[in-house]
Amino acid sequence: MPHARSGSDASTSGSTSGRTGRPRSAAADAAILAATRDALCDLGWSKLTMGDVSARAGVAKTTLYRRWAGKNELVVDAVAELFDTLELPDRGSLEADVEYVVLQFAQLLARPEARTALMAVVAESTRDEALRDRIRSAIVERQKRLVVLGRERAQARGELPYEEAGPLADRATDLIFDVIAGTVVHRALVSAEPVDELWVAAFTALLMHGLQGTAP
Amino acid sequence: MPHARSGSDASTSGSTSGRTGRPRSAAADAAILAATRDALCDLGWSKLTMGDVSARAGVAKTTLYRRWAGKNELVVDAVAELFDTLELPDRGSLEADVEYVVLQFAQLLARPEARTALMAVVAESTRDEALRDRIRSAIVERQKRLVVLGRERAQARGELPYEEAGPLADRATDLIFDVIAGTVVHRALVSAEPVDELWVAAFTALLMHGLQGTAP
Amino acid sequence: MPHARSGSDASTSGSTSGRTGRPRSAAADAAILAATRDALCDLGWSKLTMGDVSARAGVAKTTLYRRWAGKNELVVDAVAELFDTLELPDRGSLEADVEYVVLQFAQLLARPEARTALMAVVAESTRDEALRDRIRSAIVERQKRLVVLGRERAQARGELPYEEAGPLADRATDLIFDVIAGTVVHRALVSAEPVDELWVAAFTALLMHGLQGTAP
Amino acid sequence: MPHARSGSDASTSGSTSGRTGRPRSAAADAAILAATRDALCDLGWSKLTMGDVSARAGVAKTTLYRRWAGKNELVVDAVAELFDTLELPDRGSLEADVEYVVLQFAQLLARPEARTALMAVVAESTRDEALRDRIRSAIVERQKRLVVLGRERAQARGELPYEEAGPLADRATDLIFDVIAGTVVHRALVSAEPVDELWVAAFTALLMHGLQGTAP
DNA sequence: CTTTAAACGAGACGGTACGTCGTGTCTTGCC
DNA sequence: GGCAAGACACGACGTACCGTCTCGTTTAAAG
Repeated sequence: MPHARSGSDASTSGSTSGRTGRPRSAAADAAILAATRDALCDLGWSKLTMGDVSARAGVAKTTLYRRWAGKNELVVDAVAELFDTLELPDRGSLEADVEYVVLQFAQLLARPEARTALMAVVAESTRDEALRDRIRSAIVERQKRLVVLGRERAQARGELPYEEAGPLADRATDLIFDVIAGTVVHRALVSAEPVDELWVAAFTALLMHGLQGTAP
Repeated sequence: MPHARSGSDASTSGSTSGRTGRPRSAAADAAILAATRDALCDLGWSKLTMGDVSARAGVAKTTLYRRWAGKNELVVDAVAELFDTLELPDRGSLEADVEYVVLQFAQLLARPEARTALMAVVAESTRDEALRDRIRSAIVERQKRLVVLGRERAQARGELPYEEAGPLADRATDLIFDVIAGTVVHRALVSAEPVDELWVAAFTALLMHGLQGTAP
Repeated sequence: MPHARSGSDASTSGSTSGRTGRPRSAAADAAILAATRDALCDLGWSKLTMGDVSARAGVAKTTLYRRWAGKNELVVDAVAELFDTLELPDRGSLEADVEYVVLQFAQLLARPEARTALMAVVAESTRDEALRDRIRSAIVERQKRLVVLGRERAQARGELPYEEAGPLADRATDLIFDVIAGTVVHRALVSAEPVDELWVAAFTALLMHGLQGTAP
Repeated sequence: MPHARSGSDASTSGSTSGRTGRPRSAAADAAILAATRDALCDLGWSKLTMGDVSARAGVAKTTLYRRWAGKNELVVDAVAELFDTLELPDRGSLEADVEYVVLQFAQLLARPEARTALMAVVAESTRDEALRDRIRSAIVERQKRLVVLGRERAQARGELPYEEAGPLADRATDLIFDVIAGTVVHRALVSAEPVDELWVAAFTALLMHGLQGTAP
């Protein structure tokens, strides 16, 4: 079973895990992921090398390859950890919640390791189905929780109509997620303009009321 | 003057261009960009090599490097040509125009050479200011024309209020562009879900009326 | 006391050997040496690996390293066993004895495990004194017995003059051994020509009578 | 045409050699072979690495591999140059000529680069026919000239009977070459004893008169 | 019998070298 | 001067072995 990441796979393989032989170092995993983020900051995606990561982590190259199939997989796991720090406290209104999550996401994208890595792995994933799945399960699907949470609160507040859980509600969740995440990413990385409060307010207003929202 | 692109830069084409010696082959430029797109389709961004492009174009590697500084610049120019084919005929209403442009953009992103190249060069641009500028001038700013055109038509139809040209209007254009382009890219490449008519309709509705658009 | 070969070194076997704990498997030694010869046949010296030997012998790598310091030592012991099968029956005359021993030695060098291993360990021994000693004691000195035996018989037959045992006789033995072993090795491995009866006869004649032997 | 050594192959491919492209650096060849000998002295065969040679020669690893298929071929060419320095001036008698050539050959084998490399490549050649041929053509056959020259002189002096040139004479040459080269190599590298004047005299005497030479 | 301590299998580990590939530059000789 | 061809220095790749280590298990002799 090569490349079986210990962390993300809940590798609770039965009871006694793997039977014989020296067990894999748990510390190495953490060191490697941290070293990967460090290297991303210093070098960016394209100049990051497996050899450099292994050196920073104080680990042999083979140890990297025993756990990850390559740079892509490694970097996905390294940045996925960043995304898990996102939170959505109740700000009192749908509008405030949206503004908060947009800002938080923008701050994440301001980190150099996230900026450089995110688009790169997405680019790679266009030709690698396994990688695409890994990104979806490690990052995308996990962060939809923020949208779901926000909608539930808004519904509880009466700001949005109730909708039965089901494929319809899922489709709405997906759409909102694509709009928010996509727009912020585009603003931050493609347009390369700052995500400041003014812009966030304008974007939130558009989200709330649409293009015609201020029309008579 | 190294790396002065012949095509997009009006560059040395003026009257007598460069003084002496053999002039650069104009045919080579087109062949190289076409070969680049071919190679992107076959290999994807990360496996595309300058050597391979030169071989496909029937051109020496030195000829490539005489015209482009590297893979990044070459690919930006190669995909920029694709974007210039986008159009926005008058579909009769703002809603219809939005749906049309979203679909057209999605079709562009369905092409493998665009899928794989677009995110990759954006990723590279996070650490390369010159590349970022090149992307903006060659792709982003050029396509904002579609948003500007759509807004003007909608204003003429009375669907949107007039706004004086100025930084305020520009900011609105930028926002709308980020929302549309970002959302479609995210749907197509990150979520990796189809951009079909159902989804386009839902996205357009959201754009028109906002999250609360269907609320009582 | 690591790397204390059990077999050839009479080592610590005296009375109680090592005190307590599980004793080393005697079967493993034989299995390892046989596996080494097998691997030499299949792969040759340079592609033989410790891991491969351990797998063939059904033994863990640590078990190898507990007994031999490395590939060199292991292979010397493995081929030394081959050399111990050489014999010298009395063929009736010095000439016949010489022919017999030359043929026997050539047949040994026809075995792939001996061909590939012998020169290799000698090559290694040029930079490793301990290895050189191991080769001498395990192979070279042991086989001088054949020369000594042949000389004694020839002296008994009156074919060669008696010589008192001593450094002078040893020097003669060494010289004859170098001439016979060296020449056969060179013919078989360097010149890579067959050691057939014709050649053996010519070599023996040269040995018996010298270059001028047939001269008037 | 990969790995086509410039030097040894009389690569006089037609008239204009290879047509287009940058020609291979002639200086690189010499630098590489010298670096190889240096490295052999410092490290010995088994610790010599292609990377180290390339570094010493101030040359890229790819440049090595463009010219030689691997370590074996490279080292054969490097030591072959050493052998070409052997000479055989007329010492006045067959006996003196033999002593001279033996001493010269022994001095060559005293050089660390020759000691360590010679046996190693022979060992490798037992499983690589192409390498065996390379050794024969680059080293063995070239040095038989010494034997041929010595015999011709001895025949002119009347020390040896004339023999028509032909397969019979060739066989005699081969035998003498195997005896001299094999014996000296065995003395120097396997027995690891000094090749001093005393030993050379004894060996020459044996060669001249045979085992029974001193017998009544 | 236990106890005890080493041998044992498995396999992860830090290293080093491998031979290949891509980059961007250079050196040829022909246009 | 442009251009095709291809050699070049450089540096990363992913793999293979090395020899060591750390587990848990086995095994014979000592107590």
